[in-house]
Formats: sequence, structure tokens, C-alpha cells
Amino acid sequence: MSKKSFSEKCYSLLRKVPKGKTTTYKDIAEALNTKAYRAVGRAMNKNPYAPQVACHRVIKSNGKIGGFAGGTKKKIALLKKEGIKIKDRKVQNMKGFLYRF
DNA sequence: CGCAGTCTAGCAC
DNA sequence: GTGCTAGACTGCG
Repeated sequence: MSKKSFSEKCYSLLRKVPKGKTTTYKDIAEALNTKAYRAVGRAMNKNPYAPQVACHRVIKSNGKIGGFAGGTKKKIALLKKEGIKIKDRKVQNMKGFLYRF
């Protein structure tokens, strides 16, 4: 928790998110006690823990999907498989799927 | 809708 | 080794 890099912290936090739930870049940044919303997204884009870390469970604060390394469509498909409803790259009722750290 | 703020990681010199 | 650029974001004007 202290020797890990910022990105690793993001991954650890993301791993804490259960399946069927989602989180926002803002929440992650705030959970890390920072305002690096962008840095969080950057870490996800790199995501060396691709299948290990559910980077697709991370969405924008407005419920939008944002982006995804490989294609936003893929991200939507994955979220839909988890039980989350997506509509036009936007999460429906994202507040209900939002996971609180 | 457009600009500015904040942080990390990678590439260049 | 130090400096600059780019990026899956957010908030305000």
C-alpha cells in the first residue's frame, strides 16, 4: 500500500470492485486521496493486469463509458455481460451499479 | 461547448 | 539524470 506505484494502487482498488458493479475515475482518484482523474485513466489504459483488473468496470462520473483499450464496444459488451445495462455508450442507472469503497 | 487544473508514466535530450 | 508531452477525466465559464 505504500511501496506500490500510483497505477498499482488503482489496480488494487479496482480489484476490490465486485462483478456486476462499476466505479468512476473520480471515485478511484478520491479513494487514493488525489485529484489525478486523468492519471487513473492513464493507468487503466496501460493496465498490465488486463484480465486481472476489470478496467472495463471503470466509467466516467457522468455515466459515460469513456474509453477502452481495444474499443469502447468491447467494454460495453463486457459490462452488459456483468448485468449492467448500457445504452449508447452510457450506463443506465449507473448510481445503482456504482460500488462504494 | 471550450478551457484550465491535477498526476503519472514514457520519451527525448 | 532532468525536462517535456500526452492521456480511458472533471469542473467551471
